[in-house]
Amino acid sequence: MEKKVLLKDIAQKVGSSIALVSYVLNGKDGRVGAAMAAEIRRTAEELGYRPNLVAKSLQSGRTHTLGLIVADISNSFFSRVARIIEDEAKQFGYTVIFGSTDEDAEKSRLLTDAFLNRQVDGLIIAPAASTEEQLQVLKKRKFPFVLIDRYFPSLPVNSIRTNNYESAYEAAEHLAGTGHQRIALITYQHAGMAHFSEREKGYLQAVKDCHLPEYLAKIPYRGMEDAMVACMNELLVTGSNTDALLFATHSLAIEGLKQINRLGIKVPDQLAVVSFDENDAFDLYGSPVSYIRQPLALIGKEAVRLLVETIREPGMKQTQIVLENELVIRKSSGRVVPQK
Amino acid sequence: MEKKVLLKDIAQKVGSSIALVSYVLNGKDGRVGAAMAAEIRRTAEELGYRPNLVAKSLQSGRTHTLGLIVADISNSFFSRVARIIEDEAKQFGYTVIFGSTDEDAEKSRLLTDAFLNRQVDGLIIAPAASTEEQLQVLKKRKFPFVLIDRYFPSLPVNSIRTNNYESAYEAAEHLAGTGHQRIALITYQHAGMAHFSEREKGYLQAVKDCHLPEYLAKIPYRGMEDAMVACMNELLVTGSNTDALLFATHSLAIEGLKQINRLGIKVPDQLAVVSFDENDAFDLYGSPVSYIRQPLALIGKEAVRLLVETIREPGMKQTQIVLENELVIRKSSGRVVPQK
DNA sequence: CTGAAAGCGCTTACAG
DNA sequence: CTGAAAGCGCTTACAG
Repeated sequence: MEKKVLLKDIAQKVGSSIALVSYVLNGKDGRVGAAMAAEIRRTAEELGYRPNLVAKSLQSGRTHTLGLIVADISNSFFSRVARIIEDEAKQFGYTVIFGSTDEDAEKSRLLTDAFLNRQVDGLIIAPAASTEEQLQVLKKRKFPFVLIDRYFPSLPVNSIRTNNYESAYEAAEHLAGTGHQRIALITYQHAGMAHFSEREKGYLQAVKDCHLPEYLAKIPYRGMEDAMVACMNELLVTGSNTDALLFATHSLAIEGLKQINRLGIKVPDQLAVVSFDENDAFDLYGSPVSYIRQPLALIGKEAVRLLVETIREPGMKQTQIVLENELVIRKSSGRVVPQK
Repeated sequence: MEKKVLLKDIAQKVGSSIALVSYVLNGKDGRVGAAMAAEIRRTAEELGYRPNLVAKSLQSGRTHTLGLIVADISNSFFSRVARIIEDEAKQFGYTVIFGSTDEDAEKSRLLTDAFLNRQVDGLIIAPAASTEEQLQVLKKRKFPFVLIDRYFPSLPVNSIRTNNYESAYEAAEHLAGTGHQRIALITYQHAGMAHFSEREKGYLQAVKDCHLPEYLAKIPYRGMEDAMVACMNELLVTGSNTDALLFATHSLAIEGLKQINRLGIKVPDQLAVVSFDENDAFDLYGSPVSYIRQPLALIGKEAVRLLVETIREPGMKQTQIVLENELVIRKSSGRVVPQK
């Protein structure tokens, strides 16, 4: 590495004090003649001066860095949101560091600690199960953070979520409306994660209102693929004989569709399918998959906006924002398909 | 925010110096009695001490942060690599900050500058076109970095790449071997980006060796969707009447397959398809898509390993690592399908 | 064995 | 209008 250029070097070269150079380079002129200011700027440019943001941060107590904690950055839902967050953060002068929890509370704790030690100015978190107390600690310390995707009903904090209950209800009702009698919900063993339990409740209420039986399959996060094999087998071949599946999230749907293909079951003729989240695979599937579109761009933008507000105004009261999903109906939900 | 706990607070409470507390908390005992050491540790724990990594960084000149610069973090290729890099970096005690260039050289420059100002210890870069001089500057300053995915033949620097030429050759040859006569390559207008030009050369040599005509379609990165409509129309309907397509990257393939579906063309009966990169959409497509699998895990791991080595040993000579891709043959490449 | 002091690269209130 | 000095929270060579 080449030797770094410091304020000192500029000051020496132009024959002024370090303080003056700092003022000029930070645009706080008025303290100095225009000629000197120009000379300082020119010299900084010439030497290729690079402000050391670490030193600035130590001084100011601000790092202009946001921490993003998600289940898995390689999951398309999170990587898309991450991209929005990156762009929006940049607008406000922030850089983003990220980490994946794999839905593990201990990893979440370690990540949060690491990010706090690094003095991030705030956190955007898609909290894993059993991390409520970690969030409680952050809240008590008045550390700025915003939840996305997931949330805890008992913990009123800044959060951006979507109308999961209504969307699941609407999707299940739609499947009933297209003539299906045995509609199953495939979800994760969610240990009370609110976004999933809301989807579950919405589904349950819908089938109840339609006077249809419930079929609820809960798949573990770890070992999901194997569990899905057994699940599809039971729902479609050996047991329940369901005629429609609602997937609570795209990763389950993708794995489920692979099994459906393997079993040679035709969508939508033998089986209707609807899933939460959008995905390229849904578009390219033989019968394009009907899905519940979450407003990713809005989620990311609102999360950053709310976080930055909270950083600037620490006393601010907590805000919960609920965004609307949209049911996009395509071929996979079967009969009665509207023109689209 | 609660008031922060400092070394000073611990020193005061146990009645020692700040220096001593620092030594103990950094495991440099031997300077102090076991009793005092234990007392210091206990007090740190009790007060919830959090080392300020910004102060440590200013002191040490190391931030233990790596910058990851890619075209777009929401692109599944990059988000998957990002996940590997995250995990591998954590093994070495590093955190990752990321940024997307959108294949724009100016954005790339701004990102690089921002990351350097933040004093990242090193960079992992999938360089955009026309960023060769930026890399040249980094190299001259002896700043540690590693290229992934893309590279510049004229710029010998640390890089992890794959055998693009051979893979493209193999894929085109495979399409010829399954009886196709009019094989097109769909690639981006790559402005000389080596990974794409190698794929192009491999394809060209293969069709030449097989005595088949060339069909080369180059799509712009911006406005790709519209260009793809025109491209598929020309290749499949109005003009060339090609019977096999090789896509140079997954984003092109996904968009191309959407158009193929729209045109009602049957894969593989009317058209064979092979693409670079793996993707859920390829698995769920009516005829699972043959693809060239790049070793993502190895790419990420080797990139971090090489970068960390370079950080530790700045004088080290540049290393170029070439990894092997694998052609995964499935239904979309047509006839003569091996059992799999 | 332990503490006082200098220093990492900046910013900014304070004197002149 | 300008500079010397203190300080951000740590680490570590130096004295005792």
